[in-house]
Amino acid sequence: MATTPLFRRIDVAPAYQKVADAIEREIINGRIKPGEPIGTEQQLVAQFGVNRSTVREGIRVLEEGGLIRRDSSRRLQACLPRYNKLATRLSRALILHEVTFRELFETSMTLEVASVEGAVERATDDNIAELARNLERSAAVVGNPADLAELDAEFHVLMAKASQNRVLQLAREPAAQLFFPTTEMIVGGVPEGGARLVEAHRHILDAIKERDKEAGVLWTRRHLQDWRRGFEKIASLDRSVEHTYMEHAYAARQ
Amino acid sequence: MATTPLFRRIDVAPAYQKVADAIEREIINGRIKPGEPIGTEQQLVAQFGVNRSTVREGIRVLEEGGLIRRDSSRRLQACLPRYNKLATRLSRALILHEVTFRELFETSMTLEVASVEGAVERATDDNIAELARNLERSAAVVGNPADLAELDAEFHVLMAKASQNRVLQLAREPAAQLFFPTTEMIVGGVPEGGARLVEAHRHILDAIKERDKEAGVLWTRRHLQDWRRGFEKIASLDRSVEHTYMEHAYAARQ
DNA sequence: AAACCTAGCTTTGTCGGACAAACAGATAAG
DNA sequence: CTTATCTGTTTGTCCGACAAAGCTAGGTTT
Repeated sequence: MATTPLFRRIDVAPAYQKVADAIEREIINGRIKPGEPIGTEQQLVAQFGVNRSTVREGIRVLEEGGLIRRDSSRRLQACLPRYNKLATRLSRALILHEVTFRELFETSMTLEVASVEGAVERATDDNIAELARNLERSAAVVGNPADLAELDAEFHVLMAKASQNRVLQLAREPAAQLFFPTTEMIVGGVPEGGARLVEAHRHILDAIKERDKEAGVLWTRRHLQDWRRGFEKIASLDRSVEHTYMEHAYAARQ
Repeated sequence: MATTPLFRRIDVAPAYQKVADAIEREIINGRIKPGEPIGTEQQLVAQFGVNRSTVREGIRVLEEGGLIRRDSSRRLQACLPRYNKLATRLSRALILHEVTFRELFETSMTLEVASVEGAVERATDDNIAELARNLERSAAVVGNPADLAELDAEFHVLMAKASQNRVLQLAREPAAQLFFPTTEMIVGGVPEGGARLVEAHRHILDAIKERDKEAGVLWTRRHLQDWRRGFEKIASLDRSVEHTYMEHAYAARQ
């Protein structure tokens, strides 16, 4: 272990990977800033001294990784990886691992409570205004499960944003993407479900305004418990997310 | 909105993207199971009726997304996306977004507490044995900050695993990847830091064994508070993760 | 002079074909 | 039965080509 090696580890990565790595390094260490152009494929060909097909494979890797994107005219530029895209991939991974709604629920409870605590502490006037607008719109569509579910998801995104904690925002996203689509099924299946949802949101928003952490946590827990009770009426918490979605997708299609 | 459209939205995605999507669909809905071969590039060329370069671009997308991989002989096969790879991407995104250690600390506190609660409730004998082995090894290297930091990270991974909640395991990973590398700096910089760390782990493990949630949470909080106190001696919580790492990387290199 | 249009250049997406290196499987040698 | 060799496959890379879409500059219209 302590002997100094005679030879350096030789690099056997394929060329397209090296192209991707080279560009990634420039972005990560800030020499290329988000929004700045990377150059045309032809220029990259010239710089790296490899074929255009090879460069293109490298580009696809970075594009999928979210580090570069093509602007309106398809020119390459560096970009800040959007959480959302990454979160989508994670959600997909969760589905493939056949996680259960119990796992999803438990984790979401933890993360939503943390969100509301952060929001109570640090929400700005803008955050509160956004939440209020969302609440208004929710109240207006209380009888429409599809719209209400969408606004519910947005409410929780706004709450995480109000916590001013980007790590938390990111951490909750994958679970939320799987969790909140079920709201539609539940609100649609439980009478008074919509009204209870809006009422919970209203109490949560009030708590954030009043900087009342206790109340915020209390109503967030109630809100999620409501979800859980509703969910258990239509499915089992211990079935995998994949199967449950599959069944409901079929049911909706018939 | 209610009028039925005359034409279906025409599909203008590039061919390599459609190739990727087509393969992805087969994997997601289970027609190709993890571990099963996708076929050779030549076969895909024949099936999709596009050029090999196009197929290869599509393959790169899926490979980067973690949905397919190449086995030892470079043949394509479907695979379960490894959390770890995705988590690494997320960590990178966090760095680029210049999150602060305060955000990281807050979220980690939430998630580690949730982990220990889950572990206290549901840890199996195997989980406990793994944690015990880790603790033993930690005690043996208490004076070596680098090794101890690595074992500390592993301890927390094992704790999350013991919670039996894969969503939680996934959610904590990106933050943990950024959070725990700092342990080395801290343990190295604070006398008795290593001993306190091992002691905290021991109490946490005891709590898990005794199914004592209060104690588990208490010692987990203390453990992380220790980290925080140590961190504040060497850096500011409100600086970005990127900058702090940069500085310490430079400092270590000199 | 300002707005508009058109032709030409650039860039991307795709294609066909090619070849060396690595590899798997079959076959021959010990 | 093991080891070495041979042979077709497969991947990684390269070359050259072309159509479509976007950009640019110059000329045209109002």
